[in-house]
Amino acid sequence: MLRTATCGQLRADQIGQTVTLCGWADKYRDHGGVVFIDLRDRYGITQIAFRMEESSEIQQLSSTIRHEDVIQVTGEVVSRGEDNKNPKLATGEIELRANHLVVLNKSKTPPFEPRGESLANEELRLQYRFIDLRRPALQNKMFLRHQLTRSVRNYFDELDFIEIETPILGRSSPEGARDYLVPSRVHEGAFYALPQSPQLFKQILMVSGYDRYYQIAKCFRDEDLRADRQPEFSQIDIEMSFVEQEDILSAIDGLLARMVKDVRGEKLPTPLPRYTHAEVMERFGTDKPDLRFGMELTDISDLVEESGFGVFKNTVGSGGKVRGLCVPGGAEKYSRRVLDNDLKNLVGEYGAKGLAYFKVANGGLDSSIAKFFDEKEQAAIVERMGGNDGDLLVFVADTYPVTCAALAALRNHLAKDLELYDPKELNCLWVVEFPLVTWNEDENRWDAEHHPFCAVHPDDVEYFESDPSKIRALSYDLVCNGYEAASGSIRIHDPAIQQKIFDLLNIDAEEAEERFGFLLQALRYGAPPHGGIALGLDRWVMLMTGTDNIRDVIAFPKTQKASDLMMGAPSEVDQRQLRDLNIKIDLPE
RNA sequence: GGGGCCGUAGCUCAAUUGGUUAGAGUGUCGGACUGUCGAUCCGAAGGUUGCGGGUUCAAGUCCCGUCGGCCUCGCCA
Repeated sequence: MLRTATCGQLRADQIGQTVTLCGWADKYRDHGGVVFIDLRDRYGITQIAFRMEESSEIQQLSSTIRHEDVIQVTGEVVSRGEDNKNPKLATGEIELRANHLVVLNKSKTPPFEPRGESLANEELRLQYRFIDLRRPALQNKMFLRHQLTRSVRNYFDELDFIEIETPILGRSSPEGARDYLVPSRVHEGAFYALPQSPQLFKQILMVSGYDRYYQIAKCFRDEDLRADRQPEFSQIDIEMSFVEQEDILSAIDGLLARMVKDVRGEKLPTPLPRYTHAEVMERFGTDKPDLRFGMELTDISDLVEESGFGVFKNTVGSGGKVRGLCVPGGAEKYSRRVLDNDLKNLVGEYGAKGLAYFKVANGGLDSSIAKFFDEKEQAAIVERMGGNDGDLLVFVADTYPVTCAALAALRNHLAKDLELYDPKELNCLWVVEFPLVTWNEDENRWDAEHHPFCAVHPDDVEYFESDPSKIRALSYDLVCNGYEAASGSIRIHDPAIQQKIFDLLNIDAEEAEERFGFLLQALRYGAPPHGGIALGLDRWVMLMTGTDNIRDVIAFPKTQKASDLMMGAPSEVDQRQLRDLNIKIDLPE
């Protein structure tokens, strides 16, 4: 070993010992006769003192050290004394008095330094990711990610699960997300697809008798990115046989409690609360509500359907809804300018044509449109909304789905702006009883809400003919702080029900065989009842570290346009490689 | 595919209504200094204002296009 200790470990107990440290020069302070270097590794920072009176040769060499040089230093651990100790450092009571210095690797002047308050812009940090990853903040996140996966593996190991790897090179399926394709050299003109998830493999593993499976699986989806979405991401993937929904939910309750205990040292109360899909849509307007704060959606359609305000009246008259939020103390906080521009534009992104608002004053409404409502109507609205003087009432009048989407986004925006929650809190819940299918207006057909192998609520089989939108699925999402943090379902193991689903989704037998034949085949050879779930690992690390940027929790992430700025991927390739694959590039004009 | 924000020294930023030689801090280089920990002091170098075009007597600033980064709608069974 080139070192006998790390830069984070020395304390007053080690005073008098001779140790050797290796690390990066974080900072240097050259006083002429004495040079101080803060030496950094991932364990911490230790101050090294190079003193002329010890050795003028070493003192001179030390004065050439610059930011990010990698050095090896040997010396005696000495007390800094009361006057010179540094309470900001864990090692601040001591320093290393160097008598030996080796420059292991001189660094070019770095384009930015992995310290300091103001970060370089993200583009540069991604290009020099190897420097950015030296930042303690990022190193802490990488370590937490490691702790999290270790906790997951320990938990499942103790419950007799086995981890099984599934292929990366698979078969393309046209439904779902866009596939990443890999051309085959051996099979001319044919392509593999990278997995969007190990979904079909894990069901087949159940058929094969591996009744408790898990995997930390890489998944790939060629769709546009978001702050919480990368083209390549990780799932904690789970499948179990001979289970019902209840068993999956309680197994995951246990996993989360274990994760939170191992990683944060906190107790997560379980079982987690459960809400139906219909309930969260009504109360929060979204299937992934953030329950760290209240400010629920309230429907006032019945109060305003006869009002003098045409927008409200006509919307309700044509089957729409008028729903709103009561923003505590919002009357002062939000000016007309902000309401008429910023917030109106925000709801506009979700299809809302406008944003109506009132300030609550003296038990009534104060607004340019208040005159359209008589005293009784005003009092009823204030009472229904739970408004007090000084509150702001905001309303969207539109179709039910638009009021949901617009108000859910507005609710999140306002809560963040008003700091209605503690950003460190973890608030988790289950959302159950999702609809099995949703009507696709554009394609004029029913689409699976989860996937075509999702089991049906036994009470709802009768709706297949009468009203498929009423069929509830045995599917469930885990929601945490407004993120979809896990999603799963009980699967169909009954060929008759499976056929009903295919019929409903308009997938004929030939097409089904073509697309999922291998799974259907497997299900005919003794498939146990089974179900599972997958947790978004990256999102869990985000939640646990309190970041809202997924790139912070992935060592080598991609940009919004799916590029790797460090290695320069994707890139063009040799003509010879293309010839091997029989590929001709034909770019549009 | 649509909408929005951003791009000025190695880095973080400034630059009045479009107006003279584009500034500051930090880093870098040189010098001084034996107890600093955001060291200090003296000096120096460092710019295709992302790129291309246009308007104008005059463009970092206005307009169009383009490249890149970020956020977002659609998309993500």
